[in-house]
Amino acid sequence: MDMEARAHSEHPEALRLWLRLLTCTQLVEKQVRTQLRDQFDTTLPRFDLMAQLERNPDGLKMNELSRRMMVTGGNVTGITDQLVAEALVERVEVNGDRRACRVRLTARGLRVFKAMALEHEAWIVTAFESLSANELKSFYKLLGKVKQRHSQPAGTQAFEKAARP
Amino acid sequence: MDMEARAHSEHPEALRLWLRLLTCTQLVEKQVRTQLRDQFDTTLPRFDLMAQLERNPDGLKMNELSRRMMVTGGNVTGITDQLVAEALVERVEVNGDRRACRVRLTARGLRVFKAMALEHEAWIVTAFESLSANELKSFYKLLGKVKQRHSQPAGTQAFEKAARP
DNA sequence: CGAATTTACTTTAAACCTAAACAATTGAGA
DNA sequence: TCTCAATTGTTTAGGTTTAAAGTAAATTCG
Repeated sequence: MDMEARAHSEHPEALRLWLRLLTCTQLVEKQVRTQLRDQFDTTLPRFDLMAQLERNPDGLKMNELSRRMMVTGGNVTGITDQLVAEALVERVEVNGDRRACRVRLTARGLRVFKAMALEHEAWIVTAFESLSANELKSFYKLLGKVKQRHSQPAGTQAFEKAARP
Repeated sequence: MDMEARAHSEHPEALRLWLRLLTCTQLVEKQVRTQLRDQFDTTLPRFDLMAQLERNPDGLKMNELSRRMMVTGGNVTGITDQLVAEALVERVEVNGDRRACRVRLTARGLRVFKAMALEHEAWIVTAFESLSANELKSFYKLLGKVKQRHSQPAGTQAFEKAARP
């Protein structure tokens, strides 16, 4: 029996776990997207980008945003363009490298984000309210093991999504 | 101190958990997408749809697919069209309701899917190989609590994504 | 110096996804 | 029966995301 067949017959648990993980993530994510849209007329990617910037007040370069958000550079360009148009973030020249630019929150952007983040945290707390403090903790640890396993190729480290500082 | 402020200051764990959960899911999902593309020249939505059909050999109606895959009906139409064009699935008339149609795997579709599913399971097993059998089990249970909390509005039950039968 | 490579970002084409409008059929009740 | 609402699936318009190509600036190295 070769390795694949073995994996298949002996480890159905991992697959079931993955499918349930995917389901749960999508349930919570869908709700967050809906709330962001209904209450703040924005999207999850925009919120994500602003969250990254809030914990980096000096701003981040596009490629740093791309890596931290785990999306392509072109995507970051588009999202940033939108936020710039809304005056929530601004592009700042990087002195010494005319190719690059730092993106950072405007004063308005910071204000708007803080309001959203407060609500956002409440939604998340609600989503996980069925777990005790201990369960939250061991859940977090288990995810840590999974995350750690994903040693990225050369230099690209897996970043946590930005939380409130 | 109002409820939101309380939530914010007293439950940062839930937020950290959510961000790590999102990170892990995206890491695994990205890898699966890449492998599906590189090894089988297909996409995750197409794979998902075929997985649903494999565990329902008599086929599923479009709205059932939509509910199980947690995507809109229009989306299912598009994905199905592609799979039909590739002769991997077929639309079958439902006798007694001329509006509806069942979608089911063709013989070729079943063959192709089985090959992909074998590989897919191996990828997933690898992704979670850092967890022991016990850890897998408690992880699964914890997710169950989160999922259960999401009582869907009236009748629309949260389905697990389809696994191998 | 100067050519070649690398890096940073943007643009483009294609796939995906959604919400909303649409068309066709079914079914319930007057 | 006839009307009207609900159901089923598709279409459409718009936004998101990706991979790949393109542009411009910086860096490496002969």
